[in-house]
Amino acid sequence: MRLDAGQLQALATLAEELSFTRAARRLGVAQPALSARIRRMERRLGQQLVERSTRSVRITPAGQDLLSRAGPMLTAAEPVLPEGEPVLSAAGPVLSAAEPAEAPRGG
Amino acid sequence: MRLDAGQLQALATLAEELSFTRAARRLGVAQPALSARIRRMERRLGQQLVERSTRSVRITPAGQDLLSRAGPMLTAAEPVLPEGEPVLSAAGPVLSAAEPAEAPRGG
DNA sequence: TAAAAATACTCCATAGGTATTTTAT
DNA sequence: ATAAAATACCTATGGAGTATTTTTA
Repeated sequence: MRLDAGQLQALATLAEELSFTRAARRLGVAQPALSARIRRMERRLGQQLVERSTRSVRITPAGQDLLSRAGPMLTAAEPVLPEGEPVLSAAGPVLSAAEPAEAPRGG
Repeated sequence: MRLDAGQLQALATLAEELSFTRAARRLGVAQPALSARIRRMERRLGQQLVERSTRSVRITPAGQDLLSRAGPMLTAAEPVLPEGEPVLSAAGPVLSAAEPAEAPRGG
């Protein structure tokens, strides 16, 4: 797909926490999953979004720029989801519409 | 992922065209690809979003409801993408940030 | 019968998990 | 040594393609 709100949300959360471990926990995914997401996003954009060492995480200017453009979208995304659901999370129903039935999920 | 702007865009385009063939053409994907997208979205939501026969396509109330909530998000998504790029399209760079390098894509 | 959606494959990327390794303090 | 990110490996799903079949006006 072209535009993935979940990826932007991942970057936004990482920017808030400045820690892959904490951001992953907050997003409800494992740390390597978040690492991989960010790496894929960087590869697809051909740009580094985050500078990391094992002891520090910093959002690059390109990352900041992307986040500033993405912010309004993430805000607007919220009413599309069930009450209180985060844009990105590992399990649970996807999107929202009246009564979602079973929600199969990736493993 | 949880929320896919591309899927919402697919539904929105289908709602405008009321034809999988035309909507797919407009989105730059093959007709079966669009069909599959919509089907997956319906399966994940556990709700029918579109009533189709080979001769007519109609968006269900659940589909309309979803679209009405998704509209603002799709509008807000536009500044995240390169100038004039649709939210969903088969090829080309993903997201946007300064100078995307090579853009590998699904096949 | 003709046009449109669905189906049936195939291929590759995304995405998540656990276990482990590397790295920097 | 320890804490944090990266890597390696696995599996499942998403998403696109072409070719074909089903459906119905």
